Amino acid sequence: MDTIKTRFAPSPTGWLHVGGARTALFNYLLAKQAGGVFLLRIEDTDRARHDESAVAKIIEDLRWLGIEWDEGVEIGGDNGPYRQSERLDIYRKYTNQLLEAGRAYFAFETAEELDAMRQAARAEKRNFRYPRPDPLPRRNDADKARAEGRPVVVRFKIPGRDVTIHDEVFGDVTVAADEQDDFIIAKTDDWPTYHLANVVDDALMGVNFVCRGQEFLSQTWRHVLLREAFGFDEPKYAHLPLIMDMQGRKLSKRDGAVEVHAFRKAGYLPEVLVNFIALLGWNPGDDRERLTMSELIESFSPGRIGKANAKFDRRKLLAFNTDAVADADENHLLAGFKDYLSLNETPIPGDDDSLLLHLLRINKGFRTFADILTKCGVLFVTDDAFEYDPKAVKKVLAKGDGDGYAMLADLRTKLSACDWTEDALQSLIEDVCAEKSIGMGKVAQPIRVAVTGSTVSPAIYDTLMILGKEKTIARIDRCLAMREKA
RNA sequence: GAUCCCAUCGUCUAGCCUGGUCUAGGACACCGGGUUUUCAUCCCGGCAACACGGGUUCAAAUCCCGUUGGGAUCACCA
Repeated sequence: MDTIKTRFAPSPTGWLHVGGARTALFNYLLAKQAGGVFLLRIEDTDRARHDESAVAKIIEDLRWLGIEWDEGVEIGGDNGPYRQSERLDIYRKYTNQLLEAGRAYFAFETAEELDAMRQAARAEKRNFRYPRPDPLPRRNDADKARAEGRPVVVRFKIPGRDVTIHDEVFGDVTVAADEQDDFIIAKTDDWPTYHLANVVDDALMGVNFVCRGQEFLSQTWRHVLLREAFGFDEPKYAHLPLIMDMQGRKLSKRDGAVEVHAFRKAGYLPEVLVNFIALLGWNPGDDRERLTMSELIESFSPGRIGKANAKFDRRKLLAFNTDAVADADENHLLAGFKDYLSLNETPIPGDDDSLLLHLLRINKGFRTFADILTKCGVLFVTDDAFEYDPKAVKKVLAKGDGDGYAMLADLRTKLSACDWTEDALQSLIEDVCAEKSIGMGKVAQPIRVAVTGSTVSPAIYDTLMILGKEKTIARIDRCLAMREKA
């Protein structure tokens, strides 16, 4: 067989969805592991839902994930153009070919008429099939209809035979002839429908392995029939089980991020997302779970794609990210952290590499970059720009007879006399602990709450070193003053 | 509603094709314990599934049938 050629053909209507990302990934893997070609085509034939900015968004997120195409939009190739909106004349030519061969015909119903027919069928508990007219309307009928202001579409005349799809994942699936009907291939506006454009492009671009979501499986008969009518070769098909939410419903935005970009913005590493979505509906067949892109390429096999829908478990994704971050080298983390900061509003200066590296080090054990921001962001705002969490204040400072405040006042005196090196701070605090025979927590927590407003921050020495003496004292004073007011 | 597809721990899944090695394995989550100046991390231990009912067979998670449950499709959206 020829070298394998796969494609990802998104419709630009918004951000890249994790489901789309998985389809892209599997196509990429399929091509790469066999030394084949992976191409990217934009299917922008839906003018109503079209969003031009989505093209760039999809491309950007694909690249962020590390999925590179060998041919297609932006990089070109021998089979362009790679946007369907630029291939309209091609589709027209193929539609006409069908029309001339009597394999397609014109139809003139309005949406309302079609709707009424469907309603009627429903009322009679009958399945609706478009009633093919006899004789078939010809071009002059179409001209006449157009002159009368009626919509004109082109429908494919199905041959009326059962169609069996040979799917690499689901096996042979047969769609009976009486389940099919004469579907539309050219819309009122003369643009092609998905089925026509997709089939023509795949054939013309040499795509010989079609891997896409399972929602297309029960429609693939249209593609088989269209290909047959054109004399195109059959590609291999592999339909992927769907990705659902934890309730088993279609993955939707309401229960969290579903877009690749959202995970990027939330502080996840791209290779983690790739690893995780690769395991949705596929596995290497052994106990390995952590796989790099090259390991995925090496071990990928369509035969190991499962048939059951998968649920998208965000907690497992988080665990993957936590582990990956712990193993990643600093420069890689630095790049990821900067990307994260550039996408989010943050007081942390994103251009100070040594500071960023320092933050990465003192936050060891973080789960996503967002953890660093929530923990350290407050250290970079002005001293009066953060709120004191009432619960933290109560628990750490006000509890008892204001023991925490007393401790803080004492510490303020000592701290202001400290020469502010990590060693000095450490012995200062340890001395206080020893002197009063109390635990570290009793000393560190009041300071932490005073300088950050919360009970959560990096280790106390790290926190104080980043803040510096002046800001520390200023914040403690603000905290003490707040007590007086209360 | 019609058609098609699917079904192992709460979740991702291994095992199923080529029945016995499965008192069903791994990971996440959860629970319990430990480490830790907070959070997070980390360490140890534990809980937990073959949807149900019939067959076939010496033997079934594995093969067959049915039931139930879930999903997809039935657009001038892709």
